[in-house]
Formats: sequence, C-alpha cells, structure tokens
Amino acid sequence: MNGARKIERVVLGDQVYEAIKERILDQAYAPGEKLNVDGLARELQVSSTPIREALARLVAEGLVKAEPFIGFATAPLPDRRYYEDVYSFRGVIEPWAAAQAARSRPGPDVIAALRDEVAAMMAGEPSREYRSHRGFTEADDRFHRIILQAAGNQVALKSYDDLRFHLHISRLYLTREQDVGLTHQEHFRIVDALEAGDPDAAAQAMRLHLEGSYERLIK
Amino acid sequence: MNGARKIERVVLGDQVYEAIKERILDQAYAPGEKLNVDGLARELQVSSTPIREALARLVAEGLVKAEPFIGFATAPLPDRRYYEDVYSFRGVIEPWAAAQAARSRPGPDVIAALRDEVAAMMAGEPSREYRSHRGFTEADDRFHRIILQAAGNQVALKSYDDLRFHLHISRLYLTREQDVGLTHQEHFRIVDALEAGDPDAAAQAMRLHLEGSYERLIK
DNA sequence: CATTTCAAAATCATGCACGATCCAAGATGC
DNA sequence: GCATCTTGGATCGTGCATGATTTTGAAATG
Repeated sequence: MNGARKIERVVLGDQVYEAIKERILDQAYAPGEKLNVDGLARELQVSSTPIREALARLVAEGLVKAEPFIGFATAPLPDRRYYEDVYSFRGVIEPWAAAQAARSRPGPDVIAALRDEVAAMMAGEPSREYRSHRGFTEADDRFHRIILQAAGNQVALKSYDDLRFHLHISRLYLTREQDVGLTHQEHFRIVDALEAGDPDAAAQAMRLHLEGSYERLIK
Repeated sequence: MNGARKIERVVLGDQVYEAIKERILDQAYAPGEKLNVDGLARELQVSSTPIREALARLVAEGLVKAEPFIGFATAPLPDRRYYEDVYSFRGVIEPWAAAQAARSRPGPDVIAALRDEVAAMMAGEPSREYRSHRGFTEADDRFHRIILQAAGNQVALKSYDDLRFHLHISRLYLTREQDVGLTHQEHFRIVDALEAGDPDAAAQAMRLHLEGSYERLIK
C-alpha cells in the first residue's frame, strides 16, 4: 500500500519510563538516592501505577534497585571492581565483534555512520560544561554500538546494550580534555580497519582502544 | 550479635513472578500464546496489579512480549538464526571464561560441584519422560554457570544468565539419547583442564563442547 | 543533663476494585 | 459481498484501603 505512518499509541507507563530514565542519566538523582513513588506521581501528574511499572522496568535494566516494603532507589555507583569486569568483558566481545564486522565487509553507509559519530565527538567544544560531555559520550556510545550491530549478532548486541547505561553514567564524570585526542586516533584506526575489511587489524585496533579507555578511566 | 535468620519478606508480586516464570519454563503455555491478565488474576487468586508487575519483569527478561493496548504473550520460539547467534556468542565468552577459571586455580569445592553436576546428568535415567530431560538440562545449565562464576567476572555471569532461560526452553525439546555420551566426555575434559589449571586446554575443551552442542542442536 | 527506650503518628509501599479507553469480532445495512 | 456500526472483552489508569517502616517526641534511666 503506502508507507503509512504508524499511529504511535502512547502508553503512559512508557512516557514515565523515559522521563525517569532521563533524569537518572542526567544525574538528577544521586547514586543510591531514594525514589518516592507518590512524590514522582505528583511531579509527573500521573497515578502511582505507571510509576511502579516504569520503576520495575528500570530495576530489570539495573538502573534502579528495589527493596521489598522499603522502596526504590537509584543504583549505587559501581565500584572499581565492576569497571574492571566491564572492561575485561568488553575486551573479549568488542574485538571479536569488530573482526566479525570487518569480515562482513561493511557497506559505505556503515562507514559513513561511524565517521559521523567521530565527527560529532570532535565537534563538541572543548568545555567542561555538562551538555558537551554528554554529547561526547553519547556519540562514543553510538560508535561502539554501530560496530556491534555491523557484526550481525543480536545476542552480542543485546548484551552490549545492557552495559550502555551504566557506562554512560560513569563516562559523564570521567571524560578528560587531554584524553580526547588519543580517543580520536584510536577510533580512526578502527574505522580504517573496518573499511579495509581486515578482521585482525579491526580486532587489534579495538583491543588497543579499550585498553586505552580503561587506562584513562582508572587513573 | 548472632547469625540472625533473615525474615523472608514476601511480596505478592515476587510469588506471582515465580509462578508465571515456572509455567513458561515448564512449557505450560505455547510460544506466542496470549496471557490474559484477568485470567491469571483469577487463577492465582490475586489482583491484577501484581500480575502486571510480574509480567513487566518477564518482559524485561525477554520471556514475555508486550504490545500496547493488546496485551502480553509468551515470547515466540526463537528462529534458527537466533540459536546461531547464541552459540557464536557463547563460543566467544565461555572458552574465555573457562580459561579465566583455570587461571584462577579453582578450589576443590568448585571441582567437586562440577563433578556433582556431571554425575547428576548421568544419573538421569535414559528416558523420554519430561522430568528427567528437565533434570538433565538444569544440571547442564548449572555446570556452565559454575564455570562462569569461577571466572570471577560478574558482568559475564550476568550476560550468561540472560541467555539461560531461552536456552532452557530450547534444550527441553532437543536433548537426544544418543548424544548424551558425547556430552559427558566433553564435560569431563573441561573439568580435567580446570583441575589441572591449564587455561588453554580449558578454553579448547569448552570450544569443542560448544561446537558439539551446536551440531547436536541443529541436526 | 545526656542518652536510651518505647510508643504513637506520619510516611510510604503494596494491593484491590472500579471506571475509562481501546481493540477485535460479530451483526446490520446497502 | 463489502463497509459501517455495535457489542463484548481486555487493557490501562485512578483512587483508596491496608499494613509495614521510619521518624518524632516524650518519658525514663544512668
């Protein structure tokens, strides 16, 4: 027929979910801060049911913790050990994904999308202001996600998505000015290897990038 | 003070969650079957609120799909492509995890636990009956999980847990009598390599086991 | 006077019943 | 036979009741 636009049926719970999620990612709440259901209901002008549904979903995503008969609270800031584990895990998955992506000979659209994200990261003004940091980390996030997507393994992609939000929170705090240049170089090498369709080079470039990221994170 | 026993706080939503989850894993519902909220509420003698909360959690775990204003339904049976992706992913994570576990020199308690699970799989009578198949797959599941745990990476462990339920469903259907012996041999080799603390042998044994599992699954 | 104890009230999470809204299917009309 | 309308049934959201938790505040003790 035609490319009919889908009538987006809006469920209240979804909107509440997005609203609360954005607040958490924006650091509007301190880590571990208690989330009052009735209070959120009043603030967002809805009943408590959609709030609870949204919070339940956030619990499943790991952004919120729930204690029976006590309530919800934002997830505590992960400890150093957790970041170790995250980067070990990424150090296994992402080089493999980069190799898979290179093997599948990514089309020019994928390469262009990756270069766009790198450009977006470079376009961010060197500033300590919050917004630009957020733009940087979001572009970096999308960069890595595009590669996972190009690898064509939906299970790996989903497992990466589960980590994204946690990383996002930490990276908001930890992006440093002097490290930006190194990050760009590493990203360029990855894109080049993907464009060349060289699996080994792509895996190696990704490995170096993640090791570099981790070094910059923990120092 | 003392080793006070924890007062198990019972939230209705948790019990409903466990009840529905067990039903799904027991194949009480066909894949894709619609889940009526009011019906479940009547069956389980509770209101619709705990039902919806439980279903929301199951949606987040991927066992249930939700469509706005239409309702909940059990997740459709994954297609062949999905299993391909799962085993590719496991083929990356689990050999690495086995190597990590071997490197950390697992204690005799871990080795004993692994041998227990292998014994549990062998103890299952050769039968087509449902219960024994279930026992087999659950022991196999625990076997792999113990190794992920011994690797000491909580991120990898969580990502494996996300796959378990889906695998559980498929394996219920697909365990074959003549394949059991091969599985045992592969498991033994893995345990031996772990006990010897040989990372390369452990990774290789795990790789062979997963390749074998996949071959047996798709034929 | 400072500190602990204990009870009562306020606060909040949880569960339930009801009304509103929306989708699906059968009936009606042309 | 096809389009439209209506009815049935289910989902979604609200308000309220209940029970658990936490805090407040006053009395009692060292």
